[in-house]
Amino acid sequence: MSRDLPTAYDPTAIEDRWAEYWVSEELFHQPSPTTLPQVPVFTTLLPPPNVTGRLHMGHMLNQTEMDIITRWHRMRGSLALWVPGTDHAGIATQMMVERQLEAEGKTRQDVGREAFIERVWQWKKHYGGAILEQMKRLGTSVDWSREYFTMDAGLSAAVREAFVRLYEQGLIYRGAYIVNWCPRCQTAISDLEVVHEEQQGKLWEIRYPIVGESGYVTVATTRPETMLGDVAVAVHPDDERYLNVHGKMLRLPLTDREIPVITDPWVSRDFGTGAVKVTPAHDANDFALGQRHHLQPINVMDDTAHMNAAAGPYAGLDRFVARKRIVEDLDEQRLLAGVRDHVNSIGKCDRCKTIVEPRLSTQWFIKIQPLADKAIAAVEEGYIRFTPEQYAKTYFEWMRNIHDWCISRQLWWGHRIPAWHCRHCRHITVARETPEACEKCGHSELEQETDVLDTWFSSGLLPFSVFGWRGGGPSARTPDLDAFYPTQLLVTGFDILFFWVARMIMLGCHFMLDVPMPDGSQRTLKDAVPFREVYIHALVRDADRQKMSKTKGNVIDPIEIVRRFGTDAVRFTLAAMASPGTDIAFSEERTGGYRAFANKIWNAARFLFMQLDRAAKAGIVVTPADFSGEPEITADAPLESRWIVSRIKSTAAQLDEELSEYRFHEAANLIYQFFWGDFCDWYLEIIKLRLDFGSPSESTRAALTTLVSVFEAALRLLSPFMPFLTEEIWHALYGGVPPEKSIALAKFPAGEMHADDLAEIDMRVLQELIGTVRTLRKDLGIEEKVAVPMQLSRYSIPADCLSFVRRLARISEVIPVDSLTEGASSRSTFNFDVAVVYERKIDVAAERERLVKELTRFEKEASNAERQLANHSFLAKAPSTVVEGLRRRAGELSMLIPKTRAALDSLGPQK
RNA sequence: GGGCGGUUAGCUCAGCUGGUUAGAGCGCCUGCCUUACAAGCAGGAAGUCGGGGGUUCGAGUCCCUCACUGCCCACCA
Repeated sequence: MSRDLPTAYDPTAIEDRWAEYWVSEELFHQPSPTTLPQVPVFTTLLPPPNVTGRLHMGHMLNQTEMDIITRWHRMRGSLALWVPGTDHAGIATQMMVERQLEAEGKTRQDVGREAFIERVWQWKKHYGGAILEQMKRLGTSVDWSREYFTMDAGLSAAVREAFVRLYEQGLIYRGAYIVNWCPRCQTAISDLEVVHEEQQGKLWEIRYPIVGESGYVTVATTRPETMLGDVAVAVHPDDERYLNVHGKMLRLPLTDREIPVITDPWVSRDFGTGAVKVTPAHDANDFALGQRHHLQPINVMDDTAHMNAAAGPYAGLDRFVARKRIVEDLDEQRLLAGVRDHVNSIGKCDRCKTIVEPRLSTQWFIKIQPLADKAIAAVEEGYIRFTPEQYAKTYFEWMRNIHDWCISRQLWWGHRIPAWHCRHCRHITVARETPEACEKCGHSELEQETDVLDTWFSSGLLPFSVFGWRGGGPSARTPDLDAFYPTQLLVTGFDILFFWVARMIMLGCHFMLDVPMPDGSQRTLKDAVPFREVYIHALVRDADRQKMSKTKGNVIDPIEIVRRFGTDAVRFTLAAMASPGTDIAFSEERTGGYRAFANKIWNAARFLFMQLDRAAKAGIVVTPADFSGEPEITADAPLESRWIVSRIKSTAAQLDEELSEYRFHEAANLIYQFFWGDFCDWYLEIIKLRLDFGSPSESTRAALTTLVSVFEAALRLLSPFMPFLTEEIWHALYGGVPPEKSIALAKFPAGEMHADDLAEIDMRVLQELIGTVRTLRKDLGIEEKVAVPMQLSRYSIPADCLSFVRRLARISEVIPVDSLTEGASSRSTFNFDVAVVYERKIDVAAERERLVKELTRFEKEASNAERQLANHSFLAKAPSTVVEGLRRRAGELSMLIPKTRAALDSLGPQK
């Protein structure tokens, strides 16, 4: 570790090294406690990426935010545990391997279930979890020793247990209902996995002849092919148009079947023709209707959405081919009454975008209402807090209109449902372990259910299954559950609010309620929740606010961008733009700006190391004992030292506040302004003059100590945001032997508001003075190198600040005066009048324009203030701080206005 | 059909429970290679806070309304 740093910061040179170090040193490993932790515990779960996943910007945002929060908690003395893992991602992973097989000209059926699953495991071993390797590169401070996979033996046992318990509690049932069927994936999918798209479609009107008389009932449909499965036509009982056909039979066109006309108030009279075909096997409403009227459903399609034998002559045709043929045939028979354009919303499979077929199918469901009730209560009672708050509304909205959850999937990759069908009596035995015999008839010929569970079933259990939950009741307790459950925070995107967040809440509240508390007492809903807070982050879009998508080709690869700008810069960019509830328009320019910030920090370190070297040569040795810990300052220290210490303390305090509300952008801005604005632009410039190594004294030594200790604290402040850069410099600062193995294990600087208000006020006036003189010089066209004398009235510069004021404002000499010399180029503020002595004439026109503008602004403000201060309601109702503030400002204005006017007058009459 | 957001400087966005003079980055203009940093330093210009109405002592902030815009949810064929 050298203090001999190159001029420009090169992140690639150091990041890999530290990423590796953090992992190999197991810095963030948090073992299972043997006794309950005596410090605050901060637990969080990484939303498990799919094993098939590649890191995208959304992951990086999520991890940056989680990492900032976790590192911050850890540095503030919490026992911080962040658990990583991956999800087996049923459909997604199965598709990857199927595609691989396809390349070999095979299907999964060709290789068979067992061999296929073996193949998926092989795939997982080779390619899976690449995303976690990418994560390591980002410096995420997770506990790698706890990395899980949702198909691990332990987590699978938890899944089985959870399933069986729900079944025993009567909350899981199996039955034939309309489900969303993806003909390509050949599985049922849940409501959430269907994405609806508005599409321009058609509404066909078809005539169903009345049996035994002339005439028709005309029905309207968007899916004519399903008519082959019609079992009735329904009309509203009060619809006068159809009173005469109640109870009559209709001939179903293209078939030889006859179907009844039924009446049901559900039918809406003003849609289409007011008569609706009833197809219970292919439509959810029709299914309900069919049940009410005891109609036998007829399924006319197979698993691939081709027409089946029940479709007669159309058997074997794809559903859309069949649609076309049926419409043609109807037209030919003059049974097509009309075709209209119709916009309808069409459901597609979330995975493969195939149009979903609502289809009658036997599946497993969770009776969700009892779970949802608890989940609603948990949020209503405030046991779980959402940030931004508005997501609680979305959550309630969904939870209150919830439908039973179809949890079975006709896939091979996943947790196989622990149910066994008896070959003899058809009874289903649900059990934790493979049963020897049918629990009903005792026969031993059993066949395990072939369906697997929805991926989200297992991920919904994670907040407790990762901590060893393998069953309910008192025996469920584990040291990890005692110590780490409930977790504190979940950070995730709104896209999985229902898929995952809502399910975790439902399952957590359900399963953890009967697990006793660490002290053995009964757990209540408050502590059954899987997490206390949910932070929902925004979407990362491209610089033009477009959603990133492969088809648009505007996907920003985080690894690529990290390679170009450095991880710290990208992390900082994401943090600085992560305002809760607002999408992030990720731009490279912005990232470039924060790379510059990293470079700034780097160079500040270089400067500091140079000073330390010069000091050493002059015989001043500063050791870690002098600068580790919180920066301390004595009352007699020079202003800039007292000021910068006050600044860092209040920055730390504000940072704590912002981070506790997940206002990452405010936190990032605070630290940016502190480091660049306060520390570099002002403090370092001043310290250059303070450090006189020519004739070293105790004050030089004291100034140097403050410099180093503030810098050291600033590194700690920055480290949750920029872990690599700060780690590197921190180690260098300690000459390779830091007090902790990592800055991540050091203490976060203690915050304090108003640490030294006096110093801050004094400094502000000096900054104002220097700024005013700089502006004045510029307006007068004085070259930068030329030092000029300055007249100053109504203010005197503190003796020990004189030298830096002169240097920073390029003043050769400060001449205190009672009033400024007539005709001098001057400026006035509330605190002082200042003028520079310089022969060159001011640009009168420009100066006049500036003064007029300023005067107008002042006068307007003054009249507003005056009016307010004369207002009794204002004086009575406004808080005293506001009134006082306005009075002070009015006082300033009453001083500034005459001065500005005088300055304007001194320019002479306008030409 | 229901619900939730957004509209602030040329651009991208902050502005937290209403409170003194609305901020930042980038861009732009001017001047500087001042031995930490040109990925830098100093200075500057630039906003009727989408339109209209209301509440209030006080509104970018709260309410109503209009316009434009984005997202989520949904079993009307």
